Amino acid sequence: MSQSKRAELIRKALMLFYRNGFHATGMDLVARETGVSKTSIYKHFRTKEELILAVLRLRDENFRNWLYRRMEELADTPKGQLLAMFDALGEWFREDNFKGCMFIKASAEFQEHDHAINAQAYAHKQLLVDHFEALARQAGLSDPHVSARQLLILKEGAIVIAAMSHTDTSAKEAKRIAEDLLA
Amino acid sequence: MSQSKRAELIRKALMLFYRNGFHATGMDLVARETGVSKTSIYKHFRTKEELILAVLRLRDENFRNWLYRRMEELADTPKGQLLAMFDALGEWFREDNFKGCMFIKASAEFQEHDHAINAQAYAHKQLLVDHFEALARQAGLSDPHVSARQLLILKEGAIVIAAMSHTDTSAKEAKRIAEDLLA
DNA sequence: TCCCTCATTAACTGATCGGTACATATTTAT
DNA sequence: ATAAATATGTACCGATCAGTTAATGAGGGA
Repeated sequence: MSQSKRAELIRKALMLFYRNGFHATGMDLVARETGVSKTSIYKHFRTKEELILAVLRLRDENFRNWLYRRMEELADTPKGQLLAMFDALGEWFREDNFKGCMFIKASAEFQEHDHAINAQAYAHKQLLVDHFEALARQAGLSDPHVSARQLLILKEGAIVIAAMSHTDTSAKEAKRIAEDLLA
Repeated sequence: MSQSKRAELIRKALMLFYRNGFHATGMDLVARETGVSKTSIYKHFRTKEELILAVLRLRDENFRNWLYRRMEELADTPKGQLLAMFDALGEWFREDNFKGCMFIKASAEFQEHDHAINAQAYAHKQLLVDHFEALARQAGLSDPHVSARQLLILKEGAIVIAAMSHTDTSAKEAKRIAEDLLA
């Protein structure tokens, strides 16, 4: 299987898992929708879990690239970028295929304490916190680490409410809190 | 089936679904663990979805009762109670069997736009917001509705992070934000 | 005692689960 | 050109999925 074929398999599997959930998406469906037979899939991923982990790696890359870039496009100061994150989230919430945070959902479906999928989901959040913390430090905030973790709480809360309510208002509400936090 | 038998069935099913997830928990396992045969279960619940909805009703009742009572025990002013919510959440996070918010997980597994389970999960959050809003109004806040929704965002964010990180620090971090909000 | 009713159950349905054995292309090396 | 190696698809594995069928059980009224 070529590198591009493999990448497309992961990309299509991502859409299926994101839309339908992990347990609810069978490997037969993955094979049918990707046009790659199950045997071939299992040649490159020993288990469904390994495929999910590969999907989460792609999602982490795509999502953080998109978010960081959008934050930079919307503002040119560190503090402005942290606030602009909530505008970017609002754009995401308004997308037709918005279905919440893939990592929250992965963690919810595989929450055994030491599960690799749970660990990888949390690793994604830690990378986000690291980015926020760097920006908070550049912005001259007194406690960049705490501020970063607080921004993460606001972000996750806004996403959860947006996914359940099918509205984007939580983005603005969270932004107002962040404005106080960073003032 | 007696009323108490039915209540115990729902109670045991709740634990199974909370621990293992909804799709991952089969009806055979529910029958085995509750000691009630599948046929009897399906006599009282036409589908698995109906059982899940009954479970969520029980969870809504239990969780809100517990949270509201704990908030009242920990503080005697409206504002104090809203802040005490985060102390109560911290207690919850430290429980051995803490596995995140059942409604977030239900919504994540059944997120089709108009799904009854999703709707019921969101209804639970709306009941929480209503309670927060009443307290915010009693506390004399200028915009009780927005404050209530912001507190919900903090609560959900703290829960998601606690579930993924297996720590309780998000409770304190969220509380510090709430203290600014309600100041 | 007999019959009726209703709750309960074991055993089963076809479909799907994650994963595999094996036979058949297709590619690569010589 | 040919043989070895790799990639792929079909057809299947036992287990489990949500849900049902047909038989059994106990309890109550006459």
